[in-house]
Amino acid sequence: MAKREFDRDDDVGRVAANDTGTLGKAIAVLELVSTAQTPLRFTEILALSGQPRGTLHRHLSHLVEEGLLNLAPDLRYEPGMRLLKFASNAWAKNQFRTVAEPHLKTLHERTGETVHLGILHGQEIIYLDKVESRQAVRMNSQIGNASPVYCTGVGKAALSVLPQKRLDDLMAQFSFHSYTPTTHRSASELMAELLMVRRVGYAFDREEHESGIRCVAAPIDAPRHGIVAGVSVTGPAYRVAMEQLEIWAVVVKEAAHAIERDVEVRLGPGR
Amino acid sequence: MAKREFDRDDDVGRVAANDTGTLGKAIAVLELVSTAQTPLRFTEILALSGQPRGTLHRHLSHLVEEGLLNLAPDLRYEPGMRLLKFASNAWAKNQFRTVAEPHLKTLHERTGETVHLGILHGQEIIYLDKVESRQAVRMNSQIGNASPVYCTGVGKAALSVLPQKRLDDLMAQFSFHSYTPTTHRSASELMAELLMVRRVGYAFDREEHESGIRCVAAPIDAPRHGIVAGVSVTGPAYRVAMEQLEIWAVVVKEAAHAIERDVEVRLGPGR
DNA sequence: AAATCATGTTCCAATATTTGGAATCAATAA
DNA sequence: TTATTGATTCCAAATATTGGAACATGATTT
Repeated sequence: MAKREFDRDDDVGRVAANDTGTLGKAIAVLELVSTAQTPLRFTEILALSGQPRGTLHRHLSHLVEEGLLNLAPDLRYEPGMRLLKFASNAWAKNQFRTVAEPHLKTLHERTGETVHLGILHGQEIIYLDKVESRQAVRMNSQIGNASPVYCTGVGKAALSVLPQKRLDDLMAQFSFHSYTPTTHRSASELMAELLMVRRVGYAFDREEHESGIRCVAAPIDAPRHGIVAGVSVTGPAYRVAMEQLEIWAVVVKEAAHAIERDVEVRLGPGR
Repeated sequence: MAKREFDRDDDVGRVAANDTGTLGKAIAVLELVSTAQTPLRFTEILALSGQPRGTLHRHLSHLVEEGLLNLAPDLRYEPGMRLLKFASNAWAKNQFRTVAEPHLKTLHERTGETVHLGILHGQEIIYLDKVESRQAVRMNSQIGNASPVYCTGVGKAALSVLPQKRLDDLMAQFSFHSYTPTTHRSASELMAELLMVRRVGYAFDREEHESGIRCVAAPIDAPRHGIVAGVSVTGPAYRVAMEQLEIWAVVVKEAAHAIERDVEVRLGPGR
């Protein structure tokens, strides 16, 4: 009926219109290649990206020349070494991580289980650091790893301290993929838990992201530094009962608060 | 005298003419910011980059929007979390690293000291993995770290297997910064050692990069996969005598050869 | 040996983006 | 209120990107 006279893209329903020009397009290609399970040939990337041949070829060439991608002798494109170099810098110099580090160690000593520090980035949690006793599993497996917010302890803890407006905007974008039988399946279900998390100040992950893995997490909120994050203690379900997590919740919250305080002290008053 | 009629940029004396267009310029800004010791303000970056205000501002905005940089509330730019995410992928999926991993563990068991896997990238060695017993130092300190080739064990080992032509091209670019009293100071000095390394098949680092740190390394050459790399065993000078390194040279070489073989077997014949 | 096919690379005029100096805005100090 | 410093926005001119088509290469088939 309404003739839609105002057809220019409004805020409503706008599908992530990339406004980052050439850079954005190149990074999209980089993302595509570096997310792939194995190195990709040109034609494969062509099919996946939907870009025209010429354009795609130039983007790939530029990325290779910059060291962000590597072109192996068998003509397959794979992530470049320079990505590691960038990340190494980012990690080593991250001030928030530096400040949090001793508190993570303390928390690990108190609980004996693996401790994670994760930061909210878009609709994901990116793990900035971890401390674990035995390096049974691969050392750095978690660092830099991105997980959904809605099914991780750190994620839910972080969400719980967001202003309602920002929370609503975020939740509207979630897809609620069911990783396990206990993964939340809807915004209302998640919101119900977040209300609880806000009250008690900590969040559980009841095997919601990975079967057999439980955790308890507390939020770290440093709005003056633009940081929304969380600490957690994680363990295998067979060894760590929910009752144990309830007990640890106290020390996890203490760690989170200590980090919040230290951020204020060591990183200055912020804005 | 000669009127330089052919003035277009020849191969000679060409100063790294970036041919990667907009991407290259943006990444240069990213590099600048992510290499800085602390987060930088707009004006500081302006001075360091030498770019015009408008241009720089747009580059920074795009990088921020892409998550490659973060703009803190105090208007300082710092490395963005997405860099970690990219690297996490690059690291986890790197096939060469996956293949080498078990051999690194074996080598660690045999020597009891820290083992590194580094890959040649431009004129640097980028550390892809490490295995160490006690996580006394920061866990991931080394991974992704870039060090000069001419003063590291892995670096010299890698150089020793390069075709002379490529080696000459590379060496012409070295700056030979003297990190310690034993750092090589010239191409001829380095070349003399490389001749020796070629003969014996392993290289030492006699506290050339960092005082008090020694290592012995062996080259990994997989030309069909475009990989030039090295493994090393590193230890503190007070605990590890040069004689000990001489002894370990044998097992380090064995590890390197085992990795070379496994690359052929597990990664296929290559090109 | 010639033809066919699959894949990767290069070309270049039309088009969209970047460029960068100058104007504007914002916050703080004098 | 008026400087001052720093960040942001503007927009016509300069430049890089775009993408369809032609070309190159190498393997496979006829």
